[in-house]
Amino acid sequence: MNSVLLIDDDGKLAEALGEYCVRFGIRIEPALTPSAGLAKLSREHFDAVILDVMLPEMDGFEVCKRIRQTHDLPIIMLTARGDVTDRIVGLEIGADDYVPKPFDPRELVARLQVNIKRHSKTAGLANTDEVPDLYFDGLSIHPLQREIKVNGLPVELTTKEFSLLQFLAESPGRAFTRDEILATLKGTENELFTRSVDILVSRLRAKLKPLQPIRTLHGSGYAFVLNKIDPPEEST
Amino acid sequence: MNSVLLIDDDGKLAEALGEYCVRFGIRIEPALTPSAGLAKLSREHFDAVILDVMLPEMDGFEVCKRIRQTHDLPIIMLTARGDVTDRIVGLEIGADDYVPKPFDPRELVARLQVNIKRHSKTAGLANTDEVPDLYFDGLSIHPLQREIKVNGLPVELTTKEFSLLQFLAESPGRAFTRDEILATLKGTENELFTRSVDILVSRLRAKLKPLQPIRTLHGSGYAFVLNKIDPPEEST
DNA sequence: TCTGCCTGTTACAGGCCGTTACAGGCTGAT
DNA sequence: ATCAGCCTGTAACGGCCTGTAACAGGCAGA
Repeated sequence: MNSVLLIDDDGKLAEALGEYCVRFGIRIEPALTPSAGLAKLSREHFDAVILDVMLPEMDGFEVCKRIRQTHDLPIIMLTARGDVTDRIVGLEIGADDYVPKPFDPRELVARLQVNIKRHSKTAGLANTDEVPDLYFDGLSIHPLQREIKVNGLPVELTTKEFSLLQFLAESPGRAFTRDEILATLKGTENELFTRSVDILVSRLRAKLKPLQPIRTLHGSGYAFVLNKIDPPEEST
Repeated sequence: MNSVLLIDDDGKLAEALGEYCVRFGIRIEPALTPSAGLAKLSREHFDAVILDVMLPEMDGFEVCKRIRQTHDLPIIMLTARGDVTDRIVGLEIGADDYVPKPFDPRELVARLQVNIKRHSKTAGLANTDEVPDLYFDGLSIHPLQREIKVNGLPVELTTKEFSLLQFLAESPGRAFTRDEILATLKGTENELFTRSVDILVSRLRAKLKPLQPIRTLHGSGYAFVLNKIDPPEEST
C-alpha cells in the first residue's frame, strides 16, 4: 500500500479519488491547504505528492519548490488542460509529471504508479555530485586533479586535451560528432566550422600512443573505445 | 548535446522538430519505420526515444516492448489527444511518459529534458546499456572497441565495413535487401540507388576471406550465415 | 618586454568510400 | 542444353574526409 499526499482545496475530489485509488493499493491523504500539506509531509512518510496548481495561500509552483527543498519524492501537478506554459514551468521547477484537469482517474493512477516505481528504484543513491575517477585498461583519469596515468605513469595533458579525453571517456563506445565535441569544449558557440577538433584528437593520440583509445568514425566523428575496469584496491 | 531517436512515419514532423530542438541542445535522429529505428538503436547511442503510437509495420506498444527488452532509456510516446486508454497502456508497458498530439514543441522539449535528466541520475547502476560481443565460429565482433578478430587475430575494418558486418551478424541467417542495408548505414535518405552496398560487401569479404560469412541471395540481398557459438571463458 | 606554452589555422599527404565500367554468374524461356 | 537479359563481383578512379606537420596569435608569468 502506497500513501500519496493530495494537496487540493476541493474536498469532494479528494474523497472521490481516495475511494477510487484504494482499489489499486493507493491511499490518498487529503490536505486542503498548502500549509496543511507541508505540515503533514514533515510528520508522515508519503510515496508521492499530487499538487493542484490553483491553490489558496500560494500557487502550486511555490509549494513544489518548498517540497523540493526538503524532500525527495515524486510530485505530480494538476494543471488546467491546454495551459502549456503551466506544464513547462512545472517541469522546470522540479515536478516529475503533470496531469491536465479534468482527468480520468485511471490515468492519474497509472502515472502515480509509474512515478512511485521509478522513484523507488533510484532512491538512496541520489545526489553524489562528486566526479568519480575513471579506470580503463592501462589508463586512469582523475577529474579532480585533472591528471591521467598511462600504465601507472603520469602523463601531462593540456586543459583542452584533458577535457576532450574526459568527455569521450565518460561514454565509452559512444560516437560523438565534431559539433558535439566542439559544443562541449567551447561552451555554446561553435558557429564557424574549423578542424580544431581533429588537431586536438591528433595531439591527444600522440600522448597516449601505446593505447589507441580514440577511434575515428568516418563521416560521423570519434569514439572512445577502451574497456572500463574496476578501480584498484588502494585509493589515491 | 543529447541525441534522441524519433520513430515516426511523418518526415516533415521530424524535420521541423529537429530544427527546433537543436536550439535546446537536443539532436533529433529520425527513423521512419520501427525496423529502421530498432536498427539504429542497436548501433548508436541515444539519450531517449520518442515513439509515435500510430506506425506502419507494428504499433508503438510493440516497439516499446522490444526496446525495453534490450535497452534502458527513457521512452516518450506520442498519443492521440484524449485517448486515455492508449496512455495507460503505454505507461503500463514501460513508457516513461507520453505527449498528446498535436503537441507544443516546448512541451515536448521540457519532457525530454526532465526524462533525460532523471534517467542520467540513475544510470551507471544496473544498466550500463552495453552491447554484448558476438561470437561465431572463427569470428568475434566487439562493438565497443569496433574491432573484430578472425581466428583470434585482429583484422582492421573501416567504419562502414564494421557497421555492415555488425548489422548483418546481429541477425544470422536473415536476408536483408540492399535498401534495408543502405537505410541502416546511411541514415534516412537513400534516394538514389547505387551499387555501394555491393562494393562494401565485396571489400568486407576480401578481409574475411577464410570465412565466407556473407552469402548472396540472388535477387533479394545478403545474409550472414555463420553459427553463433558461446563466448570463450576468459574475457579479453 | 620577453619567453614559453597552449591552441587555432593552413597546407599537404593519405585513406575511405561512392561511382563507373566491365567481366562473369544466375535465371527462366525456348 | 542453349541463350538472352538481368544480377552480381570487383578493379580502377576520383572526390571528400581525415591525420598531422608547420606556422601564427594569444595569454601568463618572469
